[in-house]
Amino acid sequence: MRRPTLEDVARLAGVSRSTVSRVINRQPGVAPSHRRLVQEAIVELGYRPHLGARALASGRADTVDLVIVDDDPDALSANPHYARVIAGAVKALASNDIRLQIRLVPASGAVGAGGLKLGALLVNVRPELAQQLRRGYGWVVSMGRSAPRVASIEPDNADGGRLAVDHLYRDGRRRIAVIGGPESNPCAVDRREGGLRSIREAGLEPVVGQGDFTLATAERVTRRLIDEHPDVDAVFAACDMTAAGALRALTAAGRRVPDDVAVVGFDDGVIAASAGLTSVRQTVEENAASATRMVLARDGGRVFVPVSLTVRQSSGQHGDA
Amino acid sequence: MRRPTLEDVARLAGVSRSTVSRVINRQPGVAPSHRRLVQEAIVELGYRPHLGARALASGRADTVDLVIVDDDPDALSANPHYARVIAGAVKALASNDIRLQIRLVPASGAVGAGGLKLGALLVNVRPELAQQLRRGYGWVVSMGRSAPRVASIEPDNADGGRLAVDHLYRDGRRRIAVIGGPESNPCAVDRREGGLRSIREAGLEPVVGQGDFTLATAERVTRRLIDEHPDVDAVFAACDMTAAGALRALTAAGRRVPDDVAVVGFDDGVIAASAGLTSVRQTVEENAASATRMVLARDGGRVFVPVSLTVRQSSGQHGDA
DNA sequence: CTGAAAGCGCTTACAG
DNA sequence: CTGAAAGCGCTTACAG
Repeated sequence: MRRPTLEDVARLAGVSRSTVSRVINRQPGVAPSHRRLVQEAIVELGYRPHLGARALASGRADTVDLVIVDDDPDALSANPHYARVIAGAVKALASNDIRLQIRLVPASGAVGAGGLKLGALLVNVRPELAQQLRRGYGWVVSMGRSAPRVASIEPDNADGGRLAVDHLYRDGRRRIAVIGGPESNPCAVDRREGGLRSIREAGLEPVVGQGDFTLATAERVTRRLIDEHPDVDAVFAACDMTAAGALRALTAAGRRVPDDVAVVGFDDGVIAASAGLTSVRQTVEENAASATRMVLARDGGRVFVPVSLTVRQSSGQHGDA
Repeated sequence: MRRPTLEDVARLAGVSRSTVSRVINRQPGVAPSHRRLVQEAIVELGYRPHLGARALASGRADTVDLVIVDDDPDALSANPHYARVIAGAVKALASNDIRLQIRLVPASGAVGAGGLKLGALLVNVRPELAQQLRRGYGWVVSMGRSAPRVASIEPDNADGGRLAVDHLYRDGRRRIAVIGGPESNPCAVDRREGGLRSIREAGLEPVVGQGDFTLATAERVTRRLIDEHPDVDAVFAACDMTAAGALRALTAAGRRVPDDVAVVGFDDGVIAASAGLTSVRQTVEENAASATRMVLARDGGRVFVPVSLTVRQSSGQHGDA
């Protein structure tokens, strides 16, 4: 019942361990007859290489870290964005015999590599820490803008802001409120600025609120905004969770969505889908998969990914559901 | 710049590798003076053990698998339930130098252990496959009911159904619709049956719809239900996603929630929170953490976890937000 | 094209 | 309490 080893395969096939190793690793220079013998032995024994041993012997790492900086210990389940990153990374790694190690660390916490790593994916990591991790890991790719010399892949957040506002404008909205995210988050800032620029270019005066990506704050801010500016007829929120909070505040205040006020979020994740929320779509899963491949290939540079708009019931003509 | 090894520590501390190993693994029988020397050397070099090498040498595995059976390749991001399981497992493993390997496999796919594993957490795994994996992995714990001899941890789904219906009944609802989940999912069946029993015990006649945990189906089924039974004044859905679909169908049909129709979901995850949905709360993160610890401790048995009710705007007195 | 041998970074009886 | 030695399952020059 012992797990078969490469040695067992070699014995059964009647060749040396070196030869088996070459076949497994698809290296050239093995006689076809031997190659076949080895393959048959592998199947017969149900052999699967021991990844840890391989990593140890080759000196090559077998793990990519996913470093997520968040102070909420439940962030992994509370924030659907992280699940999308995990999904993309898992998909990119699935066929590669490479493992993903998820590390959720608080903003104040230290991050040690702890084991030989191929590199790391960074989410929500501030520039200084990103620089530091780049040294520690050898190679990192940041999801979203980061430090100058750190590779990154990021959605075109500013353009997303523009898409959202243009959509609202074409829908006839003329008093558009923008609820931003944390000031420390470059993505959030770009989204807000992109939206604000479009509003001003249309000759309108924006209403601005400061959010923090949480539902509770979004509700509170929205309540205040429509209180101070009862003529607001549209809200562009920096993320879906913020948009969901706005939605709740609006309906609680008796405003009909989208008749009285239209709402557009950002992410187009599971929250937008379930709430019928128009949202700027960013391809988080695909971006995470790309970032993972960049780590494996040790690709650098800064990749920009276009975004699009998914229109649902929270905006547009009434009843176009 | 080479990563320091145990050998480096031994040399710096002036002791043998054995002694260093004993200190690292907190084994007794090391002279305090030596222990201190080793600890200082560890700090000075910034030494961290190579987990793969340790696993190889000790014969002990360093990985727990999370096997999720789902045909949707995007399930990890589309279904918030999985994120909660991952969150709980990651949390339980964080301090243990043990890694989590996520394996998303289609219902038809094969699952090979592939490496030395401590065991596996099973999600959505049918009894036959669970039995088989139990052998392959040595130890598995299923999230949700499974085969007779497979350890499991499951929320009290039937009681959740009862809680939901009793809440609706106390709220004055007398025409309660139940939308179930996939017939193949024991959790979904238990929830539905728990709800139906309560409805019948109250002397009411239930309205029943068949869902499949997806938004689109929930919308379609709800549309049909209120069409055929216009007097429906409450919906109990087998999961939050289903409840979200019901919510959309109801408002699209001009019903006010909760004034005309109350809605209760199941899970109390991020969708319920963002949609203001009353929902039966199951502690998925905690359950997953417990299941993970059961794998590590090789605990068996079937653990039942109580559920509770989180009341939000989709039920109860109008305007109690 | 092939295999014997050394070695990756650890742990663990074993002898002292 | 301590260390020398064997070994975990692999890979990789190296010599043939």
